[in-house]
Amino acid sequence: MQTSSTINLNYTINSGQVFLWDKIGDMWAGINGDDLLVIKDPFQIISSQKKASHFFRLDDNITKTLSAISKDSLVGKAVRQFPGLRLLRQDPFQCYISFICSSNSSIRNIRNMLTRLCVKFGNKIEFENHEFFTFPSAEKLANVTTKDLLSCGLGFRAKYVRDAVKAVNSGRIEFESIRKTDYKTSLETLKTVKGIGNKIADCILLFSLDKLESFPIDRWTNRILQKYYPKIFDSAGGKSLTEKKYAILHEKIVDHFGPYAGYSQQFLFKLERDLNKKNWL
DNA sequence: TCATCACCTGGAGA
DNA sequence: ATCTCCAGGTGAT
Repeated sequence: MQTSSTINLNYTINSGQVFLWDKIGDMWAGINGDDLLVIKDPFQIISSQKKASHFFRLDDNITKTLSAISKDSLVGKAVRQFPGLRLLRQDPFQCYISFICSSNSSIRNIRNMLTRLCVKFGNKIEFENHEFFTFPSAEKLANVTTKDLLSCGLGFRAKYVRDAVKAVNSGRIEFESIRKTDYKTSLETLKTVKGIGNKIADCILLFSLDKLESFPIDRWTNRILQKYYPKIFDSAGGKSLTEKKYAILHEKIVDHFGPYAGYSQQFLFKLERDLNKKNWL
């Protein structure tokens, strides 16, 4: 078990898993579903909905996890370089919509799209003279038009988001059942939604539905595998990641990194993006 | 099954 | 300023 004081928020927020966080003076503020989380130094959590410990995964046995993933020497190096970097457990609906919006876009753009969604359809919360907007619920988005979504800058993702909202409201996608089921079934279930392929499904599973064996393979993580582990992940990784290659790669990944491969991925992603001086939020 | 290609948009770099 | 290029992919052909 752990206490929140071991978490490094700067690393954790700036590791590509969340988009709606801001540093305001000496505090961090972020949107998680209908909840506004404000973190003041030294790690005092203010949650409008009292769900913070859940969000920060304080129930994980982090010592055991970090020790396990550090058996890989590069991951071990990243764990030492970014002490306090953690996975978060996000609101599933927000995570689902966020990563559908991430398709072929940049972190900055994703953040802009989601912010506009919140301003347009979320609830306003005022906190210490600052104005925040929560992430709209599936019910709230039930009747939005593609046009509404286009006005938020979603582009070709607008139709995907609209369908994704319908899938939730109709009960075809039920996050809490997905959370309980096994990895492969949960992956296939999410992929029935248009706009969700392997990579985005893995992001949703890892960042909000407790599937720690998820290891989203995108242009960065694929590059990492080819660059640092050419012998282990060689043949499977070619230029375009087909369905089959993705599945084979994932098998090899779990084989090599272990059952907490998702944690490994978070450290490796942070390491390589920082190395290439890529911007975060 | 696989390789190509188009796709909205806005930020970053030339 | 103006332009081109590209960004944490995915679906259709």
